[in-house]
Amino acid sequence: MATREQIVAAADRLFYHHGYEHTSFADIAGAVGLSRGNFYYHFKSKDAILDAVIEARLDNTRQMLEQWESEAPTPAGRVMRYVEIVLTNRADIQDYGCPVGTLTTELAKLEHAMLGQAGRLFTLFRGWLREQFVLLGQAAQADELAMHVLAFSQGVAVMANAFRDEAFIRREVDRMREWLSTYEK
Amino acid sequence: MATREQIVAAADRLFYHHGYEHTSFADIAGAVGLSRGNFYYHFKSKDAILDAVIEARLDNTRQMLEQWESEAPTPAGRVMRYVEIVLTNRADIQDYGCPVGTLTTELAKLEHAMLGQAGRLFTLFRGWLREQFVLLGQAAQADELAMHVLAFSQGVAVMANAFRDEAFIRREVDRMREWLSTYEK
DNA sequence: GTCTATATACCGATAGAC
DNA sequence: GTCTATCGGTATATAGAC
Repeated sequence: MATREQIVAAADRLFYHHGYEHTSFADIAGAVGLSRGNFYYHFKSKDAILDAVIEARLDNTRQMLEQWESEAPTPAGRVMRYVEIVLTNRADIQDYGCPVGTLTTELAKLEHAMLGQAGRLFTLFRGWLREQFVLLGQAAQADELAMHVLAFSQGVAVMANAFRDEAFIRREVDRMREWLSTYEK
Repeated sequence: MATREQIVAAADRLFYHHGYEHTSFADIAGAVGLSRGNFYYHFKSKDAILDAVIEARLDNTRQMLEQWESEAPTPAGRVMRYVEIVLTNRADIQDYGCPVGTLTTELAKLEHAMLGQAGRLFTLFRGWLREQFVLLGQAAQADELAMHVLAFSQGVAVMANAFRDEAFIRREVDRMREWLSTYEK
């Protein structure tokens, strides 16, 4: 793998696990096995790395959504794929929360210029979920339902991180499955 | 107001607005009008200030819960008081998220020793909500319902912070009001 | 493309005068 | 109880050898 890609992958993981501000160039360099100095050949600032990390996450998310569309035949099944992320990624979420939600929360507090870029991650999921609800015949309220599903995932992620309670996550997913079944064709 | 209390009040606000790690001693000292050096007469470390901030938040929360109990006659009305925080504190939540959720999220990523202390804030709300559901005759699942209400507030807070959409908040509060009415005696 | 060495600034924390 | 001065550490970022 190219050095630049290794840097982005390491920064992605460290930003998620320890936060953007708390992660230093030395941390990323150490994870990749590079010296600090050589860093600026690949990225001219810490903001530039964050930008690359967000773009990489957008690409990975687009791929994941495409995969869900090919794997889950019905719109309701696709929405459930999203809902079940909190179980699929349970271990990471309990330790570090939602990668999208926690990044957005942190950048908002830092009044960081890249906050808008990070918001595109939420918007990507929002638009995809909205499409699924349109396909479910809920065009009039598709965006509102998409926002509700997003809020669900964020609420569960924050609580799972705070209390590390797997049974809670399973109950909330079951609750969402039941709620979603009322919209199923 | 005593200098110590001024420090705690300033640190409380700055930790909420800009995060714990991003807030420096110089920031707090500047807000209070003190020199950095004099700081250590009142608090021997930054952790000690965080501890005092958490204790102050616990005290304020207990007072708020007592007030809700005196103002709202029914358990369902009290739970709705909690649910409606996202509207009552809408402006702050859109700018900075939930003070409890965002602090817990940040301390988890920092692997900070005070994470357990911050968790007491969530536990305080959780126990109080559980009591209300017991009074509603839902003793068997009171804790699960309490956790659901907490997850609601955290989900709405993260989304409100990310999208700054007041209509979304109002819709979600209405949704919770309807859900809660099914448990009302 | 990778390295060492370094510049500059800020961090939490301390010492000591008043 | 408040101040100034300062320590040691680390941060982002740069310069220049190889």
